[in-house]
Amino acid sequence: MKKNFSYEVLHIDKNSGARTGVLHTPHGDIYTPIYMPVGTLATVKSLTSDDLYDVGAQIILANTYHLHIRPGDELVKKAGGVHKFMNFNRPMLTDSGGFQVFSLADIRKITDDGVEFRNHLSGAKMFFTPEKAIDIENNLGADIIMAFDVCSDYGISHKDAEKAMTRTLDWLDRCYKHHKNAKQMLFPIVQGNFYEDLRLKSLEETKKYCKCGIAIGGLSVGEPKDVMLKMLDVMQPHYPEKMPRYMMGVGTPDYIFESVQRGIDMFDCVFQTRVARNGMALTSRGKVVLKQAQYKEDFSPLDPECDCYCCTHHTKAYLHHLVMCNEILGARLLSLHNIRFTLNMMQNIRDAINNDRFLEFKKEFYAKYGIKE
RNA sequence: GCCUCGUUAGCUCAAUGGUGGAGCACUCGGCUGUUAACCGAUAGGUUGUAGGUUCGAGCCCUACACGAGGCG
Repeated sequence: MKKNFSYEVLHIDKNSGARTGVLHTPHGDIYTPIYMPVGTLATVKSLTSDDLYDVGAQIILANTYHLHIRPGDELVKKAGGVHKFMNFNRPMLTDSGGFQVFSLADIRKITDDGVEFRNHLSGAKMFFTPEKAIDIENNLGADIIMAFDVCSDYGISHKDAEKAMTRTLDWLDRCYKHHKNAKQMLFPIVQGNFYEDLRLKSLEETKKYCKCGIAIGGLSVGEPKDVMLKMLDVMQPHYPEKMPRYMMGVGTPDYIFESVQRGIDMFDCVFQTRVARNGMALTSRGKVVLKQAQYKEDFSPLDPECDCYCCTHHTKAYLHHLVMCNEILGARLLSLHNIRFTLNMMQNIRDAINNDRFLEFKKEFYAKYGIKE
């Protein structure tokens, strides 16, 4: 394992829990803290691999459940794995499908053995188990694969939360017993809903399985921000030191800053690409909703401080026009920008941490972006 | 010249003689391990004009205007 994967902590900020590091994988190194663009169906929607290299994506995600349904993980294996299939030659991570079970909540049935749910395309009944998820992830061949977990809603009882957590641990054990491929690192996922004791218990038990990284799941599912931050505060002193901590499904700039401050190293989020397709951009001066009529005759760049293709070649008026006409280029340019903006932000965060000025940088960023602390 | 059909929100169209609606567009909001180029909200009307019948007319009657088609 260690031949293929290892993590080095490079620097710990003197005034916070923020830290920089580097994760070595078979497809290259990943400098943390990092944001990972999401490419569910083996495509970061509207972008080519070269686009992703150009904006500096170090690693991207793909999804077990979605690729299993279409085109099928066996086919991806025949293609030579997900890297070759989509021609992306940097590190990749596959999510296990646990979140899909959660987000397709109205049509699922969870038992100790696994989950029965309906294929959202054909309606056919499917049965997923930890072993099946690992089989699929092995076929897909990403560098980092995720354990099959049970994500639970905000607001459920302690008893139900404990059941989901215990089941996640049981499934984690099964995932590890089933996973044999040393070229793929399996990340376990901490659950425990929003109960401090369950989060801590889940973390302690999950740590026993950590070989090169640990993920925090089940957060940012509709709970208030302070509730989520409280969970991070509770867990912060107990993470394994020399492994990257991956916070799943987060986020927006403010959530990233708050999480980095609390010792998180990796993030993934569909937000950047989804809002891009819906006509919104993240910029150094805050969000820009390009549908708004105020941009009709605004011939200035989207973000004068951004070095991406979109900001160096086009105006807000043109982007407004593309968005209003529902032209696909608008979605593409804004996706390109939002990812570049976030990756630049992560680079600046790493630089700040290395200079022990994470908190100052956070303050500067918040003031300019318009985030209230 | 005659006949037929039509005229309702910016556009395309609904609406037994009984509180005039929808889709799209416009304006604005939302989006956090993608069922999402998606979802939601506000606004928008002297029902072509002028009369008549009726307790009550977008709807029935008359005239006119405008449009489409047909016949001469």
